[in-house]
Amino acid sequence: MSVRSRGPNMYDVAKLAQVSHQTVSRVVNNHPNTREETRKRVLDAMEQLGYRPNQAARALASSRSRIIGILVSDADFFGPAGMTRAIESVAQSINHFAVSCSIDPDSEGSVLDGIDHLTGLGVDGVVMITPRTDAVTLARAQLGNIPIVTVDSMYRVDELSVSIDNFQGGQTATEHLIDLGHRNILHISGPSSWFEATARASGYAAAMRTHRLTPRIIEGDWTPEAGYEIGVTLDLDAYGTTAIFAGNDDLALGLLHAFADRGIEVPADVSIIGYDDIPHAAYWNPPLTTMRQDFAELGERALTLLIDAIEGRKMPAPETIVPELVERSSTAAPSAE
Amino acid sequence: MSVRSRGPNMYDVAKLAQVSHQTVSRVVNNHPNTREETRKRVLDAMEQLGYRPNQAARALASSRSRIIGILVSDADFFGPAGMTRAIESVAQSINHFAVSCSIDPDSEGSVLDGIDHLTGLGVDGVVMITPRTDAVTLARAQLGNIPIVTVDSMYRVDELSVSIDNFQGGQTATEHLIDLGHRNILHISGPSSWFEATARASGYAAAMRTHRLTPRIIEGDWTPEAGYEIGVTLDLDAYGTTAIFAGNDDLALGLLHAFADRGIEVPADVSIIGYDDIPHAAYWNPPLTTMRQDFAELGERALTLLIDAIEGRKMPAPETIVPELVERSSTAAPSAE
DNA sequence: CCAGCTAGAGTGAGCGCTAACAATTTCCAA
DNA sequence: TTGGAAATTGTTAGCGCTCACTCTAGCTGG
Repeated sequence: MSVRSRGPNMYDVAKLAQVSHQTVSRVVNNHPNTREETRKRVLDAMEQLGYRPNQAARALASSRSRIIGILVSDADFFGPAGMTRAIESVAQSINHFAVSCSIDPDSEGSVLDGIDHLTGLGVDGVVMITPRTDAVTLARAQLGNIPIVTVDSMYRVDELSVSIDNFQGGQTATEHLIDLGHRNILHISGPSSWFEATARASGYAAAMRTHRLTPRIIEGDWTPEAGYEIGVTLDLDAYGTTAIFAGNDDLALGLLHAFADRGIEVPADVSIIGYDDIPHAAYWNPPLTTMRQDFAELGERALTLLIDAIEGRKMPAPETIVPELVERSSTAAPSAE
Repeated sequence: MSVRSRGPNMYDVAKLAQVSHQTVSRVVNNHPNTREETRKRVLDAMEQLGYRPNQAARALASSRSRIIGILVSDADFFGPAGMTRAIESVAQSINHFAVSCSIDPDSEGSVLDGIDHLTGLGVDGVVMITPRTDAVTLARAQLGNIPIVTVDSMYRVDELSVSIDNFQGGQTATEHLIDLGHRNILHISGPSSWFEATARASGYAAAMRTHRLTPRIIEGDWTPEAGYEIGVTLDLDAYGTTAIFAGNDDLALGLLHAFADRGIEVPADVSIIGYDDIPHAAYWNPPLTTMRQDFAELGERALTLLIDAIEGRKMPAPETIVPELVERSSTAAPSAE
């Protein structure tokens, strides 16, 4: 008989502490106006009984589940995965619960399923980690007045959005190369359907123009495959290219691989800088110079924003998060020709 | 005023369908003994009203939350991350919810916090993805009669465990090398505190002995750093080593890097096989031969087992999952000396 | 023709909590 | 003193659902 023995409830605690259940509720929820002595008595009783408030009852009575949903696409990628875990961890620390749900933003059905799943649970709010605006629009329509915070979009059409400043990141990466003395710098971007890709590319272009240099961009996708393909066929001499800014580390990896095949040396023949600082990047050959982003911070801000929205507060939108240059040996001054 | 307008409830549906709320409940839960016609009427009413059952009320009344917790350590690693997402996805497909929670199995406090978090939510069951037995023991003690399924442990101390056959995987990897003609094969294992590491090592040793070869093992940890350190100092000539079986792809990456530094060519001078088939492995230099594991299948089986346990069924423990060899160019026949 | 079934549907009592309000106590100024 | 505001605690009524019942009608067989 696995009768899940129901644990002690509020009334048990109340009886032991000689107060009403409501007082117990007040203590549990940190309401003001409880005498310190009573409070202590209740706390002791809770401890003694090993009382755990029942979330279901709480949710039912208050229509607040304390559960927030995370809709994440491309959960295999470094960025989304990192953000997801950051949010989960922050949620735990503020006594909320996170349920994450992978979606394919290209499939409307998949997005709807995910939203259905989350609303079925009764989430209080949703964090969306996806580059696709249409998925966000769809979600917003479906979710009614359940607040959404989007993450990592540069298009702040609404205040509820937290982003990493990919423009700035692209600029910093490019300037690093320029500072080293490079003039002919190529950018291999992610797919232009991604916010991040276009933002980084714009940052790159801006930095180039500031220094009166001509930006040149090849669009790839985020995969090492794409980097490899491009790297294999790329004619560095055509524009005297001495440095490449890859839209992410995976692209950079593909390039590295292709150049190794072709006997092109990095950084002697060409410098490469990536973006993301995925865990392996330090162990490639050569170790990759790249841009690091603080996902923990991102998660924290996203959740703060969301909770504020849920509770009806409206905080000023926090600033964007600026990525940081991690210098390794895949970039160097161009060799004198 | 963002008064979360409560949606329609069972009574609304009941009224519209001209039945009692209990009949609606029966339809929602697929209970038998409802006339087809009534059933349809209720379904229509639900559709018309856009009725969504309230999980909190359900959980409160039935003391079943339909939420399962995932306690996962080393969530940054490829394996655990893959399993976690597989479980989340399966949970969604069977109308359950998954809440994952990262823990540090070395810290008792962290494990307790995680368990606290999950029990606080009222999870019906827990999947633990961690190599540490003591963490599992701790969890089992804390969780009382909430069922736990452990994943990826070879120590099936209880029936509720699903595992990838790391022993078999180690054996297959080693045999691939032997088949290619290697005789002096070194194994660089993961930390011996991990089930997976020792299981793979045992598989390796068994394969070696079967072929009357002498196993030699160096213990590392799972990181590229460790692989690099070992690779830098390793004296291949000492035992005439022509092939290395790395405990995972990260170790293999470190080795690759170290050998590149030393001018040792792979696979010409030494063959290397990894384990995991992380997404990048195909794009390293050279592309890594490695062992792939089916996490989706693993997640599915783990959840099936857990649900059975929750519902008091006892199914026969499903077989282990056998990893599959992915052959790329980091392994080749030994060059004739 | 009626006892005895059974499929199908209904009734009422909670599950454990919060929210609104009511009641009581405390404390201080008039 | 004493009135009354402020602080503290208690009371009551659900939240939306499931569970354990009861009730009804139709159908069987003796």
